[in-house]
Amino acid sequence: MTNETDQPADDIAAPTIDALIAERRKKRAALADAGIDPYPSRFDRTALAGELHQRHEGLEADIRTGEQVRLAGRVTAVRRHGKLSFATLADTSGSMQLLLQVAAMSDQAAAVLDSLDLGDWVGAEGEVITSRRGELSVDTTELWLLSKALRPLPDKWHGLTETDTRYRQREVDLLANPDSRKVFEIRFAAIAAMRRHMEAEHFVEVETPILQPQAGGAIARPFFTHANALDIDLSLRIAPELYLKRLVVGGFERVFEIARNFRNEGVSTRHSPEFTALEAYRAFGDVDDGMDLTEALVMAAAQASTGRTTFAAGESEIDLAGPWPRLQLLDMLEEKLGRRVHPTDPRNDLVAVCEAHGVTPLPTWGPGKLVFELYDQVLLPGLVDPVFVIGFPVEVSPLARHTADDPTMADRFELCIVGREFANGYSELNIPEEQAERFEVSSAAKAGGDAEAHPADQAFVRSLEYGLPPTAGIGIGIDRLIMLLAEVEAIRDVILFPMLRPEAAG
RNA sequence: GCGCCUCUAGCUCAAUGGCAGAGCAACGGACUCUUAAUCCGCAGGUUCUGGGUUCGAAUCCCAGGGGGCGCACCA
Repeated sequence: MTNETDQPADDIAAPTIDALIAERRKKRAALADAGIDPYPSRFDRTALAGELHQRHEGLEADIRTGEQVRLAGRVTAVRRHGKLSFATLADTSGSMQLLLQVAAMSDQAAAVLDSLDLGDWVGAEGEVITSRRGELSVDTTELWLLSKALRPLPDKWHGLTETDTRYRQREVDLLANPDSRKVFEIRFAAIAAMRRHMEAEHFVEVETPILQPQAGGAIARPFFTHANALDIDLSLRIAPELYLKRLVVGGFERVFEIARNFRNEGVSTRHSPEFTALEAYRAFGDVDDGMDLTEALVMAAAQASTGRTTFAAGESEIDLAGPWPRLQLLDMLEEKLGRRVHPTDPRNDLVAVCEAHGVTPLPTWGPGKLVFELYDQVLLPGLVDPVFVIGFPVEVSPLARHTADDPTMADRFELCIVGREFANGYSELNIPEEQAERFEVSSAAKAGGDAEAHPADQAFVRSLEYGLPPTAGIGIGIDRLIMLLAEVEAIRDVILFPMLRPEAAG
């Protein structure tokens, strides 16, 4: 990889990028010729930039601490002043200025400095000092090249703005745009906090199949693939729900999965074909326990990742501080619509209400679906502050337990913030015959051409026949939660490598 | 899928029918306290691709490609 058979520069066909890369190869070769390994196998670091800043906060200008450190990171800026230079070294914790006086450095370090380019990984050794201007620095005596950046970095001031490139070459986005890095730090911290919370609540983290004979647990168009060994077609999971409940049947009373789900549907600012959901199931709980858990998880995520409870979302300022109101859907609809609706109302009446509020009903929609669409299209967009909406029609909740005194409504909640659904949960339906019957109805509808119907899953019904205890289940849309916490508008900004068309060849 | 917008140097952007330019990065030089360092010099182009209109196209038209936004479906 490092053999340096450098052609003369004028040999290189026009495009500038090739010339820039050739220039950097040449520098790498010069170091190698001087006996310096441009790709050392390891480096012993003794300090992090962020930790040094913390430890030496408030130090006066022009101080020598006597502390010797070895730092490693990427060079993000160099300011050369003849025999004195300054460089900025960025590591995982932050950045640190290197003060580089040729007179104080070894010959090898001077050679490395001489060939240094923005983007190079280096290791530096020296004394922690403050510069005359008071900036904490490392008065460098030794400097090692750890890996050469052959390609030039984006503009140091403007960074990388082209969205296409930011998504396709996320690594460049991350190293050039601190804001982008920050978004993902929030993501990682939030997910880690939710894991910790689940562990503290004695949930076990499990993994269920992504490749499934039949995608269930939600209503969505799946991706398909094929297993050669078994010669069968498989779907990619659209939700882990059915498998997780089977684990509760099996005696794992508290399970959760941070599940990548795949839905072969539209791509938009708020929809990605692959997205992450946290699903959790807790035996002996009901929908109220599900809301408690959801609220605790979201708060834990917000606290750990940002330390705040208020977030800007579009034009609104959202305060996540709980407890969040828990309101009945049918009551909220009554207030919004000026009349009470219910899945037992005559279908024509519900159709009329829909049309009066700009909702265009489809012929396949039953009364429950009509009520749900009133929620989704009329009520939900206006729900800005966090609110648990409780009680959804059974017709659109095929896996939820029906309400004790109303067989057409289910003990189900949705968490709504800034007009979007963030979480969903319910008391799980655990009566096998009722589940089988619901599947029968929906799979008949599916066979009749209704794409929005849950397929029957006999293995799941059979598992219910072994006994699913009363169980609370929740699902939280992680990507959307991160969008809220990181205050970004596009789901692609919170997914490291979002799905894109392949780059055109050549 | 439909509509609108967008694509120019490695990066960020100008040039709106008349010589394709600037800043940063690079390259050569000066510089021992800078921090978007400064100064002098030099170089860098398939203007996304293909076709068309025109004396002349980055610019106007057509087709294609990538991306973004909006709508629809969905979470």
